[in-house]
Amino acid sequence: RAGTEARVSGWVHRRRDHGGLIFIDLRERSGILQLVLDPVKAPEAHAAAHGLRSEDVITVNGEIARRAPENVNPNLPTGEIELVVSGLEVLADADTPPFPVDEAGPVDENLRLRHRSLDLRRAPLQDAIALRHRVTQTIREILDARDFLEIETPFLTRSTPEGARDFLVPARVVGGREPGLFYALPQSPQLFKQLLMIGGFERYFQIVRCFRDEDSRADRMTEFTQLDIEMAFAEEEDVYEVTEAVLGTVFERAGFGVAGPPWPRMTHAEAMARFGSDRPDTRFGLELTDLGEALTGSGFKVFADALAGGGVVRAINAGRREMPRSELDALTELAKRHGAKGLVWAFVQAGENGAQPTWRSPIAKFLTVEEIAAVSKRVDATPGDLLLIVADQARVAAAVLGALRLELARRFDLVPAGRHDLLWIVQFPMFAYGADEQRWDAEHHPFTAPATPAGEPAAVGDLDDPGALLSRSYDLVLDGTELGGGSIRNHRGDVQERIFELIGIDAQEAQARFGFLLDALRFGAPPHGGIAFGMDRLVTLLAGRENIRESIAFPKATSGADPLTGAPAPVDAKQLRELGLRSA
RNA sequence: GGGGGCGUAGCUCAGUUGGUUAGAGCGCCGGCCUGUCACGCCGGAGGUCGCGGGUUCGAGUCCCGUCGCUCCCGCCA
Repeated sequence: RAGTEARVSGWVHRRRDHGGLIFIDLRERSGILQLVLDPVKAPEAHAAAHGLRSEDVITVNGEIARRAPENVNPNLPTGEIELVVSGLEVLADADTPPFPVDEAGPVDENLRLRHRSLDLRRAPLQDAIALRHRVTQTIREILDARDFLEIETPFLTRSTPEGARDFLVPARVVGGREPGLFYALPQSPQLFKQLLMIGGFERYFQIVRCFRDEDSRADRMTEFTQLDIEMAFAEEEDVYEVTEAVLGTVFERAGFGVAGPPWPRMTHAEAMARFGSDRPDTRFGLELTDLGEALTGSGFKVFADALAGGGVVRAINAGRREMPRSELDALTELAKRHGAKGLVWAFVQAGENGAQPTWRSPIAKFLTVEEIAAVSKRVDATPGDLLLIVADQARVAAAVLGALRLELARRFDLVPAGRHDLLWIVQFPMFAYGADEQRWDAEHHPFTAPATPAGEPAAVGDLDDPGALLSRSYDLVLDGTELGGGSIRNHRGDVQERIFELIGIDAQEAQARFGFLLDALRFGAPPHGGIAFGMDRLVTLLAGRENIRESIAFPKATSGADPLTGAPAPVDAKQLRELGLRSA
């Protein structure tokens, strides 16, 4: 449009006042345009521009001019043109911003939340929010083309079986009901989408807010958005196929460098054994090795006791690492934080004259030459390698070594730049025997369908051996982060009753909490299954950000800085009275 | 509930072994400047070193307490 007249409006991003010429970088959502004000050509506009400050809102008209070749700015998408201003109107003055809007540097989050409208103007959030929109549009497009219906479900509802604490909303005294009744905000639309399947909608999705009253982290919030999908007459392969179609397109359009579908699959057992995690980061090695075989009958008490007690001894070969004692101590601390009683380290040394390798390690003197040789062989050790060994219950050893593995990757920068790995984790255990409560508990939610070790749908009789059962559930893992997960649901009432019994929900409680679903299962429930994804986490990853709050327009503050977007506030006495409550 | 880190100018941070009047960059205010684009040059303002107590001749610095922020464990997929 060079050579044409235009009118543009926006915020003053930067002003470069030469006394004569004044340059303004005008910013609005689509980008930045340079305005030129000439004191001779447009004296009034020039005078007004002299008084402009950052974030003032203006509208200008003038001619779009092609810049002379020596004035082109190759770093700006609009760098070949500028607007020669003939008229300028100030629409709003701005106070000096409390933090820079025109650059992306770090600023205290509470300050940003307090002045959220300013923070939203900054490029990183503008980009992330726009990206988020494009992701949701892509999801809707792909699912619509596959005949899915987007259906809303209630927020003021009853407790859903996801295992986190519910957010509670006191119900006002109405219709003669006694005070002290509460709604729970949904932790997921799980039960409702199952009802939709039984209700004949067959293919449903929703981009839906969920609520879990647990402490937030960098990658999780109390209030978050899920992409929730459910399909009737579906088995695992159907869910994988739809997921790969939707997310494959999302990744492709976002220019995210991950291989297209189909994505590889790994069993839960393999993930735990090799990576010590059910959401393994497979972008680097340092895999776990089981040492049980090499240490059978060991005279070292720590190892012997662990193995005798049904536990394991596992190791990571961290490769050739120089590591001072202080850093080894730090790793030991990390191990203890994850539940280990201690961490064994050993530096492998070449044996003299081709003899067996030896270890420089506090425990070397407790092991036989044969044991050291056997362990070294199992972890494929060469001289200079650092071995990290944990002896504990399998669950703890996995957690500890899994965490150590990630720490070593951080410390030694082991993740190849730009690499992304996406994989399915499948065949989770159906039940785990509780560590604190001595009973079986569902690993996924209790409406997940169990499968026999052979992979067949489990019948009632199979639940007599809960520890052997697999669940028909699956997670999608990207770079060590769980993007989402789901399951094929159990649709048999008799199996469901047995599951409740196993996990300590008696018939009365089951009826009270999930009666409407149990009833529905009696009236012709189709096999069905689905999956849910954390949208916030997905967008955060696509945007290349670390913290989930960097991709949300109005994140929950982690503290009380901002009454609008974050902290809870007291209600007044009248409201409390109507709720039948008193202030604590 | 527990552990680590942090708190110094509007913002981001430095501040050595406890030692004179607490610094830098950016921003802000004033002046100069007709091709800049992180404009440049000159000048200036701006501080309860989170708060309280203690040790000391002397505390931003050391100790105790407290408040706030943040990351992590627990918890939660």
